[in-house]
Amino acid sequence: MEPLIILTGPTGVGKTELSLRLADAIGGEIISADSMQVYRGMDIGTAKIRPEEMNGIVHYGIDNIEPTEPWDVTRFVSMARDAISKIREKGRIPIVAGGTGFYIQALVKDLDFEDEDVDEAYEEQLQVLDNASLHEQLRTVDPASADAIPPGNRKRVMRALIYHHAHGEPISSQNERQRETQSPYNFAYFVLTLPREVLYERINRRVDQMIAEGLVSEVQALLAGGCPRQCPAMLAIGYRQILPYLDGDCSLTDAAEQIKLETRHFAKRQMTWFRREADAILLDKTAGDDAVLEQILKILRDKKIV
RNA sequence: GCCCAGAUAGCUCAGUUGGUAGAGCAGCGGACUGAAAAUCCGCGUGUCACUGGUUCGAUUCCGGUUCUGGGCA
Repeated sequence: MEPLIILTGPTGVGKTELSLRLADAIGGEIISADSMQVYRGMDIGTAKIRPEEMNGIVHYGIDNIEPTEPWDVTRFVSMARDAISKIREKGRIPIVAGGTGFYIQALVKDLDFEDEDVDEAYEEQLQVLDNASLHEQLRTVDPASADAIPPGNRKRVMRALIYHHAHGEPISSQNERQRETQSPYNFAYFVLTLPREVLYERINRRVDQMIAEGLVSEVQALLAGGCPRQCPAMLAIGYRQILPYLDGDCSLTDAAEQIKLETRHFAKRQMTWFRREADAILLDKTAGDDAVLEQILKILRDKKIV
């Protein structure tokens, strides 16, 4: 089985730094599992690694597309699979580093995403309906999903409907099937953690630093570059909170506070996700990077990944 | 010093025609299979400022006290 290392954790724990040290220690290359760092021009707000900080370690999944272009799990998975085979051809070890749990899951569990034809007419038809009608409709074609997804979660209700429309079977059956699939990788799934207060303190500091480094002009540049306000990239934390400031609706301090707040919420959501992952190995970074790296290397040796 | 308005959850406030109270935000927990830094779900006991009085019963009505706004001196 192909070796694969996952290094993740909530935003602000210090994944980037440790991933560089790990790559250096084992001869690895890094695949970014970050839904926002793929976008060019989004550097400060995504805390993206700078080329000069990479220490010659090859990175994949960073700056792949423009903020106006679409990106999603399926694209991530094919990019990552591609990168993995390139890395293996070189005899090196792939390290997936980043905080997007959904992407990591799709890659590690080898979720299968068949091509799907988009039926725009059908989607437009759904847009018009209210949440209750959408949910009712879901119940008729896919009761299991209707039970699992609250009517208020319009986005997921719609996706379930669209899936059924495109594939002729409930998405819940497909999920059921995929839940059984075995990972094709000999992998180790590391989740870095820090006590909440420490993490929040780091987040607060990092946001202030982003502002100082010019987050506002980065947002302005994206807007000037033709990135619409509703595009996924502009929905990113740190970006959309700057918009009201640019409109004169709040002070820069207020915007910064809002970014800190939403980053904290995000970190919490990430931890909820990672805690649920059965194979996750939680590593408290309080012990220090040296100690954590030691632990990681030992586990990798035990699992015969290195 | 006088007049007026407030004082209720960590914050902003609603409310109880007298039967000990509830929203939003925060906080905490959770879900997640093609936008995922997205999207959504669940969790509400707090000396109702203090103190007397009326009352079977007061956070609610009345008096006083303290504090905070605003106005007048």
